[in-house]
Amino acid sequence: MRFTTVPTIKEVAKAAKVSTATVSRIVNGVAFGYSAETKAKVLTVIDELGYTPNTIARTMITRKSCTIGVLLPDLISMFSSCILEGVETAAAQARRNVVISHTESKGHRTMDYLRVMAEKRVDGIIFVSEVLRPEYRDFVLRRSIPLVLLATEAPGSEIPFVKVNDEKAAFDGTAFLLGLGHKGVAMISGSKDDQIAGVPRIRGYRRAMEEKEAGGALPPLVIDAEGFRFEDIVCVEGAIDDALHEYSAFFCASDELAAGLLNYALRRGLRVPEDLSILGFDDLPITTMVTPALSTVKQPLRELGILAAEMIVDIQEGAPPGGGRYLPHQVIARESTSTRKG
Amino acid sequence: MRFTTVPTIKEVAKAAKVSTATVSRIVNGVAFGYSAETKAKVLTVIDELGYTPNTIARTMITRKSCTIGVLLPDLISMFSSCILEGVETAAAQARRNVVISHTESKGHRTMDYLRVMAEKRVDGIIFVSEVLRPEYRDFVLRRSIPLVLLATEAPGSEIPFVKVNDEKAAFDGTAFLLGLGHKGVAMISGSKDDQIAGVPRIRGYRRAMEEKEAGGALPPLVIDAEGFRFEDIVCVEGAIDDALHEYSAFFCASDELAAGLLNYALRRGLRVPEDLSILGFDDLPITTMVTPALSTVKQPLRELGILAAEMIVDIQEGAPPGGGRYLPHQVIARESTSTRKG
DNA sequence: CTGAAAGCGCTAACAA
DNA sequence: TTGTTAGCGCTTTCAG
Repeated sequence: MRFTTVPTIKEVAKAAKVSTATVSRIVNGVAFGYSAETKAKVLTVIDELGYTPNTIARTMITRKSCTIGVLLPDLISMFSSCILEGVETAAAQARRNVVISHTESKGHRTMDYLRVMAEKRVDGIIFVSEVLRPEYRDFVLRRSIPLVLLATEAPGSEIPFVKVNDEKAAFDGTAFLLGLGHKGVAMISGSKDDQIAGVPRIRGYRRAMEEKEAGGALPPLVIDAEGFRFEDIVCVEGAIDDALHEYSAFFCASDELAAGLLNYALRRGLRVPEDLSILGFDDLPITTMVTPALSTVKQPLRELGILAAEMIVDIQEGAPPGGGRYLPHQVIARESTSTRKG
Repeated sequence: MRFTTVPTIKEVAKAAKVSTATVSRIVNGVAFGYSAETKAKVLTVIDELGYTPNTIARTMITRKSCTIGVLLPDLISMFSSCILEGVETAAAQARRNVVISHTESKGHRTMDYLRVMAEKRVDGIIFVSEVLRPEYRDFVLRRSIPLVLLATEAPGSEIPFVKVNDEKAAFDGTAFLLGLGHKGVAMISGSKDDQIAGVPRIRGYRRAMEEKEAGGALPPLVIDAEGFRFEDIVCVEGAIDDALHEYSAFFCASDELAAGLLNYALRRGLRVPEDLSILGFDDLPITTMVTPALSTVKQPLRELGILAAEMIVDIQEGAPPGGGRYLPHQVIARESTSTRKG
């Protein structure tokens, strides 16, 4: 039962004494073009030979690779995992595969990866959480590869995207903290210059703060951690200490940052939420793994992934462009936030 | 500059007034077979036309898809992320792509995914953390697809694997706790029946405990959480409470379980490590995100991923089988463990 | 140095 | 219901 060479459709055809066309029809589930007994025979032969169709050859003809390419900034964060899980789930549902690439660092290799995806003739590309530079856009568009942006967008273009409304989400998160009675709500931003998860969230935060300033709220205070990771908190510990004199609530641009802040506060002997309230962003699994559990502004990452994959499939199957989709965010109050006492 | 149809090598050849063979040589970096000026001209045309070689067509001939398939039990855990990151990194280094599948639930779809990988003619398959059933093994072997097992093994077969020595790692972890002066070290196992991360670790734990039993250590106590996830702790909280009367240290079969235990202990008002010591397994990022930071038995997941990918490439390039590789584990003492007082 | 030609394994008209 | 045939885009002998 061991084969030195993988059987081809030709060998199946010969063994079953039919033509390759017939085998092809049966393998591909074409409803007609063969009798019941022919089908039975071919199926038997396929089983005996252990024949597996060569998708590569099929792709050449149909021009469908049944593969979705995903470009992620990293693979190791829970943020990426959640999205990827959603994408893979929806892709599997639609009988597609997922090939991944992570662009690490300054996206120097992004163009390379796009090229590879194009060469592999993927059915579509999901571009996650990175700025879509004109060169990327042109490259993909000129090859008319379906493209969906996830947790990012390209204002002024027609490229479909799926994301939450970051500005509104940040506004709501800040308003939630303000509503708890905190006069001083500081923001720990991921990166002031980040056009995706930085700028819009800071804007939403500022807008909420300014609205309440007349009501006695402290002025906005943005502490730039220059990153969204847990470790990035250490660079701004000094600024946090300063802020702590007046500000009693911190809105972090990511859950990892919030976890970092919680960790720092606990080490300093502060109590959360008694001494300070912490609100994160994303709703990653980590929020419930730390003690106290982190309140956060939820971004439905898995759903975003699912939707993006479905959009790729739809576009490929000729659906109308559709445009962008904003999915709802949600403020989730857990244990790291409480009303300001006194 | 917009193309309705993707240019082929033929069009490049025509535009450059050379044959497709020449274009092919240049594109593939064959050292000879064309003059410098021919090359320059072809390169110009390629650039103008925006030609991208069709990897699919190339794969048909070379029989190399330059793609590595990875089968993971899930995509959303840090365990999987770390491995995947390693695999993708090494794959990119070797100019390979990675296609992923997650077998969720009871591996009902594992066979389907293997089939898809075979149909896609992947260069090799990395099979992660799941039992390799005979049917899987036969399917892959009969098609002579390079296969590497990661964090699992198939005793009695020649299939290469990369993993740590689970039994020894558990033995060392337990010995570490015992060495801290704890008389009672309980184990929270992921699953008693899990042949990969369950049985061997329990065996290592028991061996270490039995060795010290003469020295006054309490008898082994295995609490089966029936899973390795954070949430799985809730099912055994009662058993933990019971154990707490006598046992002062807990060795968890995963970091998530350890984080779950830490969370539970903190909620119960217990102090860690003063009231109980907790040791995890894996060394996931979460260990340093919780407070106190979790001590753990490190499994070099990223390196495991890198090595597995490299092995696939080596095998494909005709390297000798090589057999399995055990990578070293390491007990990392952080803040959740301390010497037993009194 | 260069090109013609023969496929890789499969699908999809088109005949029969 | 079947089979024949012409490619998909590319690589790779083999001639020239």
